[in-house]
Amino acid sequence: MESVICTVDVVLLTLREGNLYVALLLRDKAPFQGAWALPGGYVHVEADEDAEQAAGRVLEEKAGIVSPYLEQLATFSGRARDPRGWSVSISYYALVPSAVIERVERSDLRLVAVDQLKNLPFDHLNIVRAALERVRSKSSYSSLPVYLCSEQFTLPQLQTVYEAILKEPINKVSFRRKMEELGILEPVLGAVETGKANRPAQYYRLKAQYRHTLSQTGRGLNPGS
Amino acid sequence: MESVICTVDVVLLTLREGNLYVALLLRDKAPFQGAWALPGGYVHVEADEDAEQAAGRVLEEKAGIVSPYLEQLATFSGRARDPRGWSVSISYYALVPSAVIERVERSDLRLVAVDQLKNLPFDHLNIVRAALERVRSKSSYSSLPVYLCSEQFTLPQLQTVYEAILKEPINKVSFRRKMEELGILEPVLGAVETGKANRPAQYYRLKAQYRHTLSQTGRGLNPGS
DNA sequence: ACAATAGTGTCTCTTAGACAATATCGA
DNA sequence: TCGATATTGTCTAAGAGACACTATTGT
Repeated sequence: MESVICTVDVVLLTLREGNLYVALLLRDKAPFQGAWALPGGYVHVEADEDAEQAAGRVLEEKAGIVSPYLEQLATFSGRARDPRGWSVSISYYALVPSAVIERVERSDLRLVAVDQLKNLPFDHLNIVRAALERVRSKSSYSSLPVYLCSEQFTLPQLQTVYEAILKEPINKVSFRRKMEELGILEPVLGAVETGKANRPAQYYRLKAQYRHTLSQTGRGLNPGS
Repeated sequence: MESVICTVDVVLLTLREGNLYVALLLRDKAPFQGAWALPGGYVHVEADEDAEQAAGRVLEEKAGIVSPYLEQLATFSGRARDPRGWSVSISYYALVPSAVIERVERSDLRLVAVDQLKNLPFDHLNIVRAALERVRSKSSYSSLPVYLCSEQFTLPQLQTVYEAILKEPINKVSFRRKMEELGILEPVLGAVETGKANRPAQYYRLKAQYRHTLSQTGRGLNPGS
Protein backbone atom coordinates (compact mmCIF):
# COMPACT_ATOMS: atom_id res chain seq x y z
CA MET A 1 0.00 0.00 0.00
CA GLU A 2 1.05 3.53 -0.67
CA SER A 3 2.20 5.87 2.03
CA VAL A 4 0.27 8.93 3.12
CA ILE A 5 2.00 11.71 5.01
CA CYS A 6 0.02 12.17 8.21
CA THR A 7 0.37 15.45 10.06
CA VAL A 8 -1.45 17.74 12.46
CA ASP A 9 -1.58 21.53 12.28
CA VAL A 10 -2.84 23.99 14.85
CA VAL A 11 -4.37 27.41 14.27
CA LEU A 12 -3.53 29.16 17.51
CA LEU A 13 -5.60 32.31 17.81
CA THR A 14 -5.47 35.15 20.24
CA LEU A 15 -6.80 38.68 20.55
CA ARG A 16 -4.68 41.79 20.82
CA GLU A 17 -6.06 45.30 20.80
CA GLY A 18 -9.31 44.17 19.32
CA ASN A 19 -7.84 42.12 16.50
CA LEU A 20 -7.47 38.42 16.01
CA TYR A 21 -3.91 37.18 15.62
CA VAL A 22 -2.62 33.79 14.58
CA ALA A 23 0.64 32.30 15.85
CA LEU A 24 3.17 31.32 13.19
CA LEU A 25 6.45 29.45 13.56
CA LEU A 26 9.59 29.83 11.51
CA ARG A 27 10.16 26.55 9.71
CA ASP A 28 13.65 25.21 10.32
CA LYS A 29 13.42 22.35 7.84
CA ALA A 30 12.40 21.72 4.27
CA PRO A 31 9.93 22.01 2.76
CA PHE A 32 9.42 25.76 3.02
CA GLN A 33 12.45 26.18 5.29
CA GLY A 34 12.60 29.77 6.48
CA ALA A 35 8.92 30.41 5.92
CA TRP A 36 6.41 31.26 8.62
CA ALA A 37 3.80 28.56 8.96
CA LEU A 38 1.26 27.09 11.33
CA PRO A 39 2.66 24.96 14.15
CA GLY A 40 2.43 21.43 12.87
CA GLY A 41 4.19 18.14 12.63
CA TYR A 42 3.98 14.46 12.00
CA VAL A 43 1.75 12.24 14.03
CA HIS A 44 4.00 10.08 16.21
CA VAL A 45 2.45 6.68 16.51
CA GLU A 46 4.55 5.74 19.54
CA ALA A 47 3.93 8.91 21.49
CA ASP A 48 0.45 10.03 20.48
CA GLU A 49 -2.72 8.27 21.56
CA ASP A 50 -4.68 10.08 18.87
CA ALA A 51 -4.51 13.13 16.63
CA GLU A 52 -5.78 15.54 19.26
CA GLN A 53 -2.97 14.56 21.58
CA ALA A 54 -0.58 14.94 18.68
CA ALA A 55 -1.86 18.47 18.17
CA GLY A 56 -1.44 19.27 21.85
CA ARG A 57 2.06 17.82 21.82
CA VAL A 58 3.06 19.75 18.71
CA LEU A 59 1.72 22.96 20.20
CA GLU A 60 3.66 22.40 23.39
CA GLU A 61 6.90 21.16 21.83
CA LYS A 62 7.12 23.61 18.97
CA ALA A 63 5.46 26.70 20.39
CA GLY A 64 5.83 26.15 24.10
CA ILE A 65 2.13 26.68 24.70
CA VAL A 66 -0.52 24.61 26.42
CA SER A 67 -4.00 25.61 25.38
CA PRO A 68 -7.04 24.93 27.54
CA TYR A 69 -9.20 24.96 24.44
CA LEU A 70 -8.28 22.78 21.49
CA GLU A 71 -10.86 21.55 19.02
CA GLN A 72 -10.70 19.69 15.77
CA LEU A 73 -11.34 21.97 12.83
CA ALA A 74 -11.25 19.80 9.72
CA THR A 75 -8.91 17.60 7.78
CA PHE A 76 -7.15 18.88 4.71
CA SER A 77 -5.78 16.33 2.34
CA GLY A 78 -4.64 15.64 -1.16
CA ARG A 79 -1.84 15.17 -3.55
CA ALA A 80 -1.06 18.82 -4.14
CA ARG A 81 -0.95 20.46 -0.73
CA ASP A 82 2.50 19.22 0.32
CA PRO A 83 5.46 18.91 -2.08
CA ARG A 84 6.58 15.74 -0.29
CA GLY A 85 3.54 13.86 -1.54
CA TRP A 86 -0.03 12.87 -0.82
CA SER A 87 -0.69 14.23 2.66
CA VAL A 88 -3.27 14.60 5.36
CA SER A 89 -3.38 17.46 7.84
CA ILE A 90 -5.74 16.92 10.70
CA SER A 91 -6.19 20.52 11.74
CA TYR A 92 -7.13 21.93 15.12
CA TYR A 93 -7.73 25.38 16.42
CA ALA A 94 -6.89 26.75 19.83
CA LEU A 95 -7.84 29.93 21.64
CA VAL A 96 -5.64 31.49 24.31
CA PRO A 97 -5.39 34.86 26.04
CA SER A 98 -2.62 36.90 24.46
CA ALA A 99 -0.68 36.89 27.74
CA VAL A 100 -0.08 33.17 27.31
CA ILE A 101 1.66 33.75 24.01
CA GLU A 102 3.52 36.87 25.03
CA ARG A 103 4.96 34.98 27.96
CA VAL A 104 6.79 32.83 25.41
CA GLU A 105 9.90 34.69 24.30
CA ARG A 106 11.02 33.09 21.09
CA SER A 107 12.27 34.66 17.93
CA ASP A 108 10.82 31.82 15.86
CA LEU A 109 7.29 32.47 17.10
CA ARG A 110 5.32 35.38 15.76
CA LEU A 111 1.80 36.72 15.97
CA VAL A 112 0.28 38.01 12.76
CA ALA A 113 -3.04 39.80 12.42
CA VAL A 114 -5.36 37.44 10.59
CA ASP A 115 -6.39 40.01 8.02
CA GLN A 116 -2.78 40.62 7.04
CA LEU A 117 -1.85 37.06 6.27
CA LYS A 118 -0.45 36.20 2.91
CA ASN A 119 1.75 33.63 1.28
CA LEU A 120 1.55 30.94 3.89
CA PRO A 121 3.11 27.65 2.82
CA PHE A 122 1.11 24.51 2.09
CA ASP A 123 -2.62 25.29 2.23
CA HIS A 124 -2.23 26.96 5.59
CA LEU A 125 -4.08 30.04 4.45
CA ASN A 126 -7.14 27.91 3.77
CA ILE A 127 -6.79 26.30 7.16
CA VAL A 128 -6.66 29.67 8.88
CA ARG A 129 -9.66 30.85 6.91
CA ALA A 130 -11.61 27.78 7.95
CA ALA A 131 -10.63 28.38 11.57
CA LEU A 132 -11.79 31.98 11.43
CA GLU A 133 -15.06 30.98 9.90
CA ARG A 134 -15.57 28.37 12.60
CA VAL A 135 -14.68 30.71 15.43
CA ARG A 136 -16.91 33.46 14.12
CA SER A 137 -19.78 31.14 13.52
CA LYS A 138 -19.45 29.41 16.85
CA SER A 139 -18.99 32.64 18.77
CA SER A 140 -22.37 33.83 17.68
CA TYR A 141 -24.11 31.14 19.67
CA SER A 142 -21.69 29.97 22.32
CA SER A 143 -19.32 31.01 25.05
CA LEU A 144 -16.25 30.31 22.93
CA PRO A 145 -14.74 33.82 23.18
CA VAL A 146 -14.33 33.42 26.92
CA TYR A 147 -11.20 31.41 26.15
CA LEU A 148 -9.61 34.51 24.67
CA CYS A 149 -10.00 36.33 27.98
CA SER A 150 -7.79 35.99 31.00
CA GLU A 151 -9.22 34.22 34.00
CA GLN A 152 -11.12 37.23 35.24
CA PHE A 153 -12.79 39.78 33.04
CA THR A 154 -15.57 42.34 33.13
CA LEU A 155 -18.66 42.06 31.02
CA PRO A 156 -17.75 45.15 28.97
CA GLN A 157 -14.36 43.54 28.28
CA LEU A 158 -16.00 40.31 27.21
CA GLN A 159 -18.38 42.21 24.99
CA THR A 160 -15.51 43.88 23.15
CA VAL A 161 -14.02 40.43 22.57
CA TYR A 162 -17.26 39.22 21.00
CA GLU A 163 -17.44 42.38 18.92
CA ALA A 164 -13.85 41.96 17.75
CA ILE A 165 -14.57 38.43 16.58
CA LEU A 166 -17.96 39.07 15.05
CA LYS A 167 -16.92 42.45 13.65
CA GLU A 168 -20.28 43.84 14.64
CA PRO A 169 -21.49 45.97 17.51
CA ILE A 170 -23.64 44.09 20.00
CA ASN A 171 -26.50 45.53 21.94
CA LYS A 172 -25.31 45.98 25.50
CA VAL A 173 -28.55 44.99 27.17
CA SER A 174 -28.98 41.94 24.96
CA PHE A 175 -25.41 40.90 25.57
CA ARG A 176 -25.84 41.00 29.31
CA ARG A 177 -29.16 39.19 29.09
CA LYS A 178 -27.54 36.48 26.96
CA MET A 179 -24.64 36.00 29.34
CA GLU A 180 -27.01 35.89 32.26
CA GLU A 181 -29.16 33.33 30.45
CA LEU A 182 -26.12 31.22 29.56
CA GLY A 183 -25.49 30.86 33.25
CA ILE A 184 -21.84 30.02 32.88
CA LEU A 185 -20.31 33.08 34.51
CA GLU A 186 -20.11 33.97 38.15
CA PRO A 187 -19.13 37.30 39.67
CA VAL A 188 -15.87 37.30 41.58
CA LEU A 189 -17.08 38.54 44.92
CA GLY A 190 -15.61 41.86 45.81
CA ALA A 191 -13.48 42.05 42.69
CA VAL A 192 -14.12 45.13 40.63
CA GLU A 193 -12.11 46.91 38.00
CA THR A 194 -10.84 50.10 39.63
CA GLY A 195 -8.63 52.88 38.36
CA LYS A 196 -10.97 54.32 35.78
CA ALA A 197 -12.93 57.50 36.34
CA ASN A 198 -16.29 55.79 36.35
CA ARG A 199 -18.36 53.23 38.10
CA PRO A 200 -16.17 50.15 38.51
CA ALA A 201 -17.10 47.02 36.57
CA GLN A 202 -17.67 43.71 38.27
CA TYR A 203 -15.16 40.99 37.49
CA TYR A 204 -16.54 37.65 36.34
CA ARG A 205 -15.05 34.23 35.66
CA LEU A 206 -16.23 30.96 34.19
CA LYS A 207 -17.98 28.80 36.73
CA ALA A 208 -15.74 25.90 37.71
CA GLN A 209 -17.88 23.28 35.99
CA TYR A 210 -17.53 25.10 32.68
CA ARG A 211 -13.79 25.75 32.95
CA HIS A 212 -13.05 23.25 30.21
CA THR A 213 -16.25 22.85 28.30
CA LEU A 214 -18.39 25.12 26.20
CA SER A 215 -21.93 26.38 26.45
CA GLN A 216 -24.33 27.41 23.76
CA THR A 217 -27.05 29.97 23.67
CA GLY A 218 -30.35 29.19 22.08
CA ARG A 219 -30.31 31.74 19.34
CA GLY A 220 -27.07 33.60 19.20
CA LEU A 221 -25.90 37.12 19.67
CA ASN A 222 -27.07 39.65 17.20
CA PRO A 223 -25.71 43.02 16.29
CA GLY A 224 -27.16 45.91 18.13
CA SER A 225 -26.91 49.54 19.02
CA MET B 1 8.93 7.34 10.18
CA GLU B 2 6.13 5.16 11.41
CA SER B 3 3.19 4.25 9.24
CA VAL B 4 -0.34 5.44 9.85
CA ILE B 5 -3.27 3.60 8.33
CA CYS B 6 -5.20 6.20 6.35
CA THR B 7 -8.83 5.47 5.54
CA VAL B 8 -12.10 7.16 4.75
CA ASP B 9 -15.53 6.15 6.05
CA VAL B 10 -18.94 7.32 4.93
CA VAL B 11 -22.11 7.57 6.99
CA LEU B 12 -24.77 7.22 4.33
CA LEU B 13 -28.11 8.30 5.74
CA THR B 14 -31.58 8.05 4.37
CA LEU B 15 -35.13 8.32 5.59
CA ARG B 16 -37.74 5.59 5.47
CA GLU B 17 -41.17 5.85 7.01
CA GLY B 18 -40.15 8.73 9.17
CA ASN B 19 -36.99 7.15 10.54
CA LEU B 20 -33.34 7.74 9.78
CA TYR B 21 -31.46 4.72 8.46
CA VAL B 22 -27.76 4.22 7.94
CA ALA B 23 -26.30 2.03 5.19
CA LEU B 24 -24.00 -0.77 6.32
CA LEU B 25 -21.87 -3.10 4.26
CA LEU B 26 -20.92 -6.68 5.04
CA ARG B 27 -17.14 -6.78 5.45
CA ASP B 28 -15.55 -9.42 3.26
CA LYS B 29 -12.05 -9.07 4.71
CA ALA B 30 -10.35 -8.97 8.07
CA PRO B 31 -10.48 -7.23 10.40
CA PHE B 32 -14.09 -7.77 11.41
CA GLN B 33 -14.78 -10.00 8.42
CA GLY B 34 -18.47 -10.83 8.33
CA ALA B 35 -19.49 -7.83 10.38
CA TRP B 36 -21.70 -5.02 9.16
CA ALA B 37 -19.80 -1.75 9.03
CA LEU B 38 -19.77 1.68 7.44
CA PRO B 39 -18.64 1.81 3.83
CA GLY B 40 -14.96 2.67 4.03
CA GLY B 41 -11.57 1.95 2.65
CA TYR B 42 -8.03 3.02 2.21
CA VAL B 43 -7.11 6.27 0.60
CA HIS B 44 -5.57 5.46 -2.78
CA VAL B 45 -2.84 7.95 -3.45
CA GLU B 46 -2.73 7.15 -7.16
CA ALA B 47 -6.45 7.37 -7.76
CA ASP B 48 -7.70 9.93 -5.27
CA GLU B 49 -7.03 13.66 -5.55
CA ASP B 50 -8.04 14.18 -1.95
CA ALA B 51 -9.97 12.49 0.84
CA GLU B 52 -13.36 13.71 -0.33
CA GLN B 53 -12.83 12.08 -3.70
CA ALA B 54 -11.69 8.96 -1.90
CA ALA B 55 -14.95 8.96 0.04
CA GLY B 56 -16.95 9.40 -3.14
CA ARG B 57 -15.03 6.61 -4.81
CA VAL B 58 -15.48 4.26 -1.87
CA LEU B 59 -19.19 4.97 -1.79
CA GLU B 60 -19.51 4.27 -5.46
CA GLU B 61 -17.25 1.22 -5.63
CA LYS B 62 -18.41 -0.49 -2.47
CA ALA B 63 -22.03 0.53 -2.21
CA GLY B 64 -22.81 1.42 -5.79
CA ILE B 65 -24.16 4.81 -4.82
CA VAL B 66 -23.36 8.31 -5.97
CA SER B 67 -24.49 10.91 -3.49
CA PRO B 68 -25.19 14.50 -4.47
CA TYR B 69 -24.45 15.59 -0.94
CA LEU B 70 -21.21 14.54 0.71
CA GLU B 71 -19.64 16.54 3.49
CA GLN B 72 -16.70 16.01 5.76
CA LEU B 73 -17.81 15.11 9.24
CA ALA B 74 -14.68 14.75 11.35
CA THR B 75 -11.55 12.69 11.57
CA PHE B 76 -11.29 9.83 14.01
CA SER B 77 -7.85 8.62 14.88
CA GLY B 78 -5.73 6.79 17.36
CA ARG B 79 -3.94 3.66 18.32
CA ALA B 80 -6.94 1.74 19.59
CA ARG B 81 -9.67 2.16 17.01
CA ASP B 82 -8.31 -0.34 14.46
CA PRO B 83 -6.64 -3.64 15.40
CA ARG B 84 -4.22 -3.24 12.51
CA GLY B 85 -2.55 -0.28 14.17
CA TRP B 86 -2.54 3.46 14.57
CA SER B 87 -5.18 4.66 12.13
CA VAL B 88 -6.95 7.69 10.78
CA SER B 89 -10.49 7.67 9.46
CA ILE B 90 -11.45 10.83 7.63
CA SER B 91 -15.20 10.49 7.91
CA TYR B 92 -17.89 11.91 5.68
CA TYR B 93 -21.63 11.84 5.73
CA ALA B 94 -23.99 11.64 2.80
CA LEU B 95 -27.73 12.11 2.45
CA VAL B 96 -29.75 10.40 -0.25
CA PRO B 97 -33.43 9.68 -0.89
CA SER B 98 -34.24 6.12 0.08
CA ALA B 99 -35.09 5.28 -3.52
CA VAL B 100 -31.44 5.68 -4.45
CA ILE B 101 -30.46 2.97 -2.00
CA GLU B 102 -33.36 0.69 -2.68
CA ARG B 103 -32.48 0.75 -6.34
CA VAL B 104 -29.26 -1.04 -5.38
CA GLU B 105 -30.00 -4.72 -5.01
CA ARG B 106 -27.17 -6.20 -3.05
CA SER B 107 -27.20 -8.69 -0.24
CA ASP B 108 -24.11 -7.14 1.30
CA LEU B 109 -25.78 -3.74 1.68
CA ARG B 110 -28.29 -3.17 4.42
CA LEU B 111 -30.19 -0.28 5.92
CA VAL B 112 -30.46 -0.18 9.69
CA ALA B 113 -32.52 2.27 11.73
CA VAL B 114 -30.09 4.54 13.51
CA ASP B 115 -31.66 4.01 16.90
CA GLN B 116 -31.26 0.26 16.62
CA LEU B 117 -27.56 0.20 15.93
CA LYS B 118 -25.30 -1.81 18.13
CA ASN B 119 -21.95 -3.53 18.03
CA LEU B 120 -20.51 -1.82 15.02
CA PRO B 121 -16.84 -2.61 14.44
CA PHE B 122 -14.05 -0.08 14.91
CA ASP B 123 -15.43 3.13 16.38
CA HIS B 124 -18.15 3.26 13.75
CA LEU B 125 -20.86 3.75 16.32
CA ASN B 126 -19.17 6.96 17.43
CA ILE B 127 -18.89 8.07 13.84
CA VAL B 128 -22.59 7.48 13.24
CA ARG B 129 -23.46 9.33 16.44
CA ALA B 130 -21.37 12.28 15.33
CA ALA B 131 -23.08 12.25 11.95
CA LEU B 132 -26.52 12.24 13.54
CA GLU B 133 -25.60 15.09 15.80
CA ARG B 134 -24.30 17.05 12.84
CA VAL B 135 -27.34 16.37 10.68
CA ARG B 136 -29.75 17.27 13.46
CA SER B 137 -27.90 20.39 14.37
CA LYS B 138 -27.49 21.52 10.80
CA SER B 139 -31.06 20.71 9.86
CA SER B 140 -32.35 23.17 12.40
CA TYR B 141 -30.93 26.11 10.49
CA SER B 142 -30.41 24.96 6.93
CA SER B 143 -31.94 23.26 3.95
CA LEU B 144 -29.98 20.04 4.51
CA PRO B 145 -33.04 17.75 4.73
CA VAL B 146 -34.07 18.41 1.13
CA TYR B 147 -31.31 16.00 0.13
CA LEU B 148 -33.32 13.24 1.76
CA CYS B 149 -36.26 13.99 -0.51
CA SER B 150 -36.65 12.93 -4.07
CA GLU B 151 -36.35 15.57 -6.72
CA GLN B 152 -39.91 16.79 -6.28
CA PHE B 153 -41.70 16.99 -2.98
CA THR B 154 -44.56 18.81 -1.35
CA LEU B 155 -44.08 21.15 1.57
CA PRO B 156 -45.99 18.86 3.94
CA GLN B 157 -43.69 16.02 2.88
CA LEU B 158 -40.62 18.14 3.49
CA GLN B 159 -41.97 19.16 6.86
CA THR B 160 -42.33 15.54 7.95
CA VAL B 161 -38.71 15.00 6.94
CA TYR B 162 -37.59 17.86 9.15
CA GLU B 163 -39.74 16.55 11.96
CA ALA B 164 -38.33 13.05 11.59
CA ILE B 165 -34.79 14.38 11.86
CA LEU B 166 -35.39 16.89 14.63
CA LYS B 167 -37.80 14.58 16.46
CA GLU B 168 -40.02 17.55 17.20
CA PRO B 169 -43.23 18.84 15.69
CA ILE B 170 -42.78 22.04 13.71
CA ASN B 171 -45.33 24.79 13.41
CA LYS B 172 -46.81 24.59 9.94
CA VAL B 173 -47.07 28.32 9.37
CA SER B 174 -43.55 28.96 10.64
CA PHE B 175 -42.20 26.16 8.52
CA ARG B 176 -43.71 27.57 5.38
CA ARG B 177 -42.57 31.06 6.26
CA LYS B 178 -39.05 29.76 6.78
CA MET B 179 -38.96 27.90 3.50
CA GLU B 180 -40.32 30.93 1.73
CA GLU B 181 -37.67 33.10 3.37
CA LEU B 182 -34.90 30.67 2.45
CA GLY B 183 -35.82 31.26 -1.16
CA ILE B 184 -34.30 28.03 -2.41
CA LEU B 185 -37.43 26.21 -3.51
CA GLU B 186 -39.53 26.77 -6.56
CA PRO B 187 -42.96 25.34 -7.32
CA VAL B 188 -43.10 22.89 -10.17
CA LEU B 189 -45.67 24.55 -12.36
CA GLY B 190 -48.77 22.48 -12.72
CA ALA B 191 -47.45 19.60 -10.67
CA VAL B 192 -49.61 18.72 -7.72
CA GLU B 193 -49.93 15.64 -5.58
CA THR B 194 -53.21 14.00 -6.53
CA GLY B 195 -54.93 10.87 -5.38
CA LYS B 196 -55.67 11.84 -1.82
CA ALA B 197 -59.10 12.88 -0.67
CA ASN B 198 -58.14 16.47 0.00
CA ARG B 199 -56.83 19.57 -1.59
CA PRO B 200 -53.79 18.57 -3.65
CA ALA B 201 -50.38 19.79 -2.51
CA GLN B 202 -48.08 21.75 -4.76
CA TYR B 203 -44.86 20.04 -5.75
CA TYR B 204 -41.62 21.95 -5.18
CA ARG B 205 -38.00 21.38 -6.10
CA LEU B 206 -34.68 22.98 -5.29
CA LYS B 207 -33.93 25.93 -7.54
CA ALA B 208 -31.26 24.98 -10.05
CA GLN B 209 -28.60 27.20 -8.52
CA TYR B 210 -28.99 25.46 -5.18
CA ARG B 211 -29.04 21.94 -6.55
CA HIS B 212 -25.61 21.22 -5.10
CA THR B 213 -25.15 23.72 -2.36
CA LEU B 214 -26.81 24.43 0.92
CA SER B 215 -28.65 27.39 2.37
CA GLN B 216 -29.02 28.52 5.92
CA THR B 217 -31.78 30.28 7.70
CA GLY B 218 -31.08 33.06 10.11
CA ARG B 219 -32.40 31.49 13.25
CA GLY B 220 -33.50 27.97 12.67
CA LEU B 221 -36.66 26.04 12.85
CA ASN B 222 -38.30 25.71 16.16
CA PRO B 223 -40.84 23.24 17.43
CA GLY B 224 -44.42 24.27 17.17
CA SER B 225 -47.98 23.25 17.30
C1' DA C 1 -72.52 17.28 0.99
C1' DC C 2 -68.60 15.44 3.94
C1' DA C 3 -64.15 14.34 5.55
C1' DA C 4 -59.57 15.42 5.09
C1' DT C 5 -55.57 17.93 4.34
C1' DA C 6 -53.38 22.10 1.75
C1' DG C 7 -52.68 26.71 2.06
C1' DT C 8 -53.42 31.58 4.13
C1' DG C 9 -54.67 35.42 7.28
C1' DT C 10 -54.08 37.27 11.64
C1' DC C 11 -53.64 37.63 16.63
C1' DT C 12 -50.68 36.93 20.59
C1' DC C 13 -46.60 36.20 22.97
C1' DT C 14 -41.74 36.04 23.33
C1' DT C 15 -37.49 38.24 22.74
C1' DA C 16 -34.12 41.36 20.89
C1' DG C 17 -33.01 46.20 20.40
C1' DA C 18 -33.66 51.24 21.63
C1' DC C 19 -33.77 54.52 25.06
C1' DA C 20 -33.00 56.31 29.16
C1' DA C 21 -32.51 56.46 34.18
C1' DT C 22 -29.55 55.40 38.03
C1' DA C 23 -24.92 54.09 40.27
C1' DT C 24 -20.22 54.94 41.32
C1' DC C 25 -15.84 55.97 40.32
C1' DG C 26 -11.50 59.52 39.60
C1' DA C 27 -10.50 64.15 38.90
C1' DT D 1 -19.58 68.67 41.37
C1' DC D 2 -18.43 66.85 36.61
C1' DG D 3 -17.44 63.55 33.18
C1' DA D 4 -17.34 58.89 32.17
C1' DT D 5 -18.80 54.33 31.98
C1' DA D 6 -21.24 50.38 34.54
C1' DT D 7 -25.57 48.60 35.49
C1' DT D 8 -30.56 48.33 35.37
C1' DG D 9 -35.46 49.30 34.02
C1' DT D 10 -38.74 49.60 30.49
C1' DC D 11 -40.78 50.57 26.02
C1' DT D 12 -41.08 49.14 21.11
C1' DA D 13 -40.58 46.34 17.15
C1' DA D 14 -39.80 41.97 14.81
C1' DG D 15 -40.56 37.27 14.57
C1' DA D 16 -42.42 32.69 16.02
C1' DG D 17 -46.44 30.01 17.42
C1' DA D 18 -51.56 29.46 17.99
C1' DC D 19 -55.82 29.57 15.92
C1' DA D 20 -58.98 29.63 12.64
C1' DC D 21 -60.63 30.34 8.10
C1' DT D 22 -60.70 29.28 3.11
C1' DA D 23 -59.54 26.00 -0.87
C1' DT D 24 -59.82 21.73 -3.20
C1' DT D 25 -59.86 17.13 -3.63
C1' DG D 26 -62.03 11.96 -3.43
C1' DT D 27 -65.85 9.56 -1.73
